[in-house]
Parts: sequence; C-alpha cells; structure tokens
Amino acid sequence: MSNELTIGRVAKGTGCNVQTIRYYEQIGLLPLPRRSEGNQRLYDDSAVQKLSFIRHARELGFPLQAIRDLISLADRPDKSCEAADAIAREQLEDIGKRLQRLQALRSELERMVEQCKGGRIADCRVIETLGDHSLCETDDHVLPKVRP
Amino acid sequence: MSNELTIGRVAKGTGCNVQTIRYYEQIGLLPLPRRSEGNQRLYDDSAVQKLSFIRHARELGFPLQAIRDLISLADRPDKSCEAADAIAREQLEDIGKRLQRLQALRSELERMVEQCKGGRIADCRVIETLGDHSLCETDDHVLPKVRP
DNA sequence: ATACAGTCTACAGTAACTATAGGTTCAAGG
DNA sequence: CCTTGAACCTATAGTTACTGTAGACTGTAT
Ligand SMILES: [Zn+2]
Ligand SMILES: [Zn+2]
Ligand SMILES: [Zn+2]
Ligand SMILES: [Zn+2]
Repeated sequence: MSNELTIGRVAKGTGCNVQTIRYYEQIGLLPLPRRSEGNQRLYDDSAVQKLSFIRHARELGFPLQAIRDLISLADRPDKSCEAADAIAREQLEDIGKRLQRLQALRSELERMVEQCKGGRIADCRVIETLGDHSLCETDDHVLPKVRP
Repeated sequence: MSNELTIGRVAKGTGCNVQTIRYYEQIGLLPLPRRSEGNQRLYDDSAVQKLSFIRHARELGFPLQAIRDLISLADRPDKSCEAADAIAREQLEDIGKRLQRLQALRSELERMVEQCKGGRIADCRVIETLGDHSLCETDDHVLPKVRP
C-alpha cells in the first residue's frame, strides 16, 4: 500500500493535466519522481500533495515564481511566515488592480454596446467609439498621450 | 503638409511602442507603410488612425483576432453592424466572467491573508490554506475532482 | 565632421501552458 | 499467449501579445 500512482491518476486526482505535470517537473517545480521498470513516472503521496499545493495556488492566480518561493518557504517550517504572507498580500493587491481595471472596461463596453441601436457599420457606435477614445467616458484605459 | 510621421512619432502619438507597431505590421494587422529613401517607415494619417483603433480596442481588452475581424468589418460601411456588435458583446461577456472569477479569488485571498496572525511557517494560515482547498470557503476556483 | 538619437532586420525570450508526432508500456479480453 | 487499445514516453513546436537584444544603418543638430 505504498500508494504510488501513474501520472494519469495524479492528473485526475489533482485536476491538472498530464502535460502540465510533466511541464512542472521540467521547470523544476516538481521533484523528479521514481520511475517504473518501463520508465513510467510513479508518484507518491508527497508528490501529489505538492502538486495540489501548486494547483491550488495557480487557481488563486499566483504566478509560478511566487509559487516557487512559497514552496521553498514551506520547506522551512521554523522560519517566520512573514515572507509568505507578503507574497499573498502582493497577489491580493495585484488582483485588486486587475479588478479595478476590468470594472472600468466593463462599464465602457456596456456603454458602447448599449448605444448601438443596430444598422449599418457606417453608423455603428461600437466601431465609432473604438476609433475615437474621446467618445469614452473615462480615461482609465488609455495611457497619457504625450505630444512630441 | 502630407503629414507623414516616423515610427517613433507615431508610437508617441498613439501610446504604442515602436516594436509593437512593427509587430502589428508583421502579423498583417497594419498595412505596409511607405518607406523613406533610407528605408525608414513613414506613416500617414490613415495609418495612425488605424493604429489608434487597434490600440484602443486592445486597451479595452479585445484580442487581436477580434480586432482583425472588427477592422475588416469597419472596411465595409454599408453592411449591417450586427457582427461588430456581437464581437463587442462577446468581449463584454468575457470580461464579466473574468470579473466574477477575480472577485471570488479576491475574497478567498482576503480571508487567507486576514487569518494569518504571523508566526512560524508551520502555523501559517496562508501556507496551510494553499495546501488544502477544503479550508476555502468557496469552490469557485477549483475544478471538480473526479475520483479515478 | 562628428556625435548621437532614431531606425532597420532578424532573432530570442517571456508566461504558462497545449498540441503534435512517433514511439513504448501496460492491462485486459479472446 | 497474443493482440488490441489506452496510457505513457521524449522531443519539439505552437499559442498570445508582445518585449528585448545585437549589430548595422540613417537622419539631424551642432
Ligand atoms: Zn453597431
Ligand atoms: Zn476609450
Ligand atoms: Zn502566515
Ligand atoms: Zn481553495
């Protein structure tokens, strides 16, 4: 009952797909697993757990580099968790920024879509607005224009 | 007053950067511009306008393929704008989905960060939660686990 | 005339996978 | 025991939308 799984089982169990697992191994995020006589990967519980950690963090939007850092922190249980918390706060902040931006985009797009009453392209409010940002209500989504 | 600009000027005027403009040309999104005697690109107003259109649509999150489609629609002013509106609605829908997801992520991350009172990694709530999704409040961010 | 900013091409790199080709291994059914 | 087919293997290329680099050339200002 050493509980070793093939890559496909691990994939199903974690919701990762097979190539992704191999990819994580390749970039050094997952340790090299034991191989069967026929050279197939065999994973034990600890590998599955690590992959679940990675997967969960990815689902929460952490970039792989942050996950790498979190893993190496997780391997030092006695140290302070300050650095780990900082990574999470950073991720939170990043998500906050993206949310704000998306909210601005959504309202602008809503306005665009709503204003077009259908008809010919020549009169389409969508096309027109895309061609001219000054028809937009906010400046959120355009970088400042600098006159040369 | 033929109003021709070098690539750098166009870049400044549109907020695009120079390589991006060359990239758009390369993938056929922008037409080949006239060249100076010394082989440097020279853009007229219509090119600048097209690039502004592209840039604006990108800022609103449209993928390049959608922009390609919008441009080819914009070139047929007499046709119905139904297709253009559909592209915009699709983009709006996509943004809505991303917003929902990000909102879920944010609340989960907030909870995580908030619960950790600092201390050793061994007791860190951030690390612990990442290792075990069942500590999460919602299932939004994890694919259904299928038992093999 | 010389300096220096701007431009040119071509290519490599980024994030995080996903897909493909062409071959090998494993488990089950006949 | 043999065959079939799913699952696995490696290696490589493709995806999106750029960004960065190297090494050479052009254009302009003093
Ligand atoms: Zn319309
Ligand atoms: Zn706008
Ligand atoms: Zn902590
Ligand atoms: Zn979770």
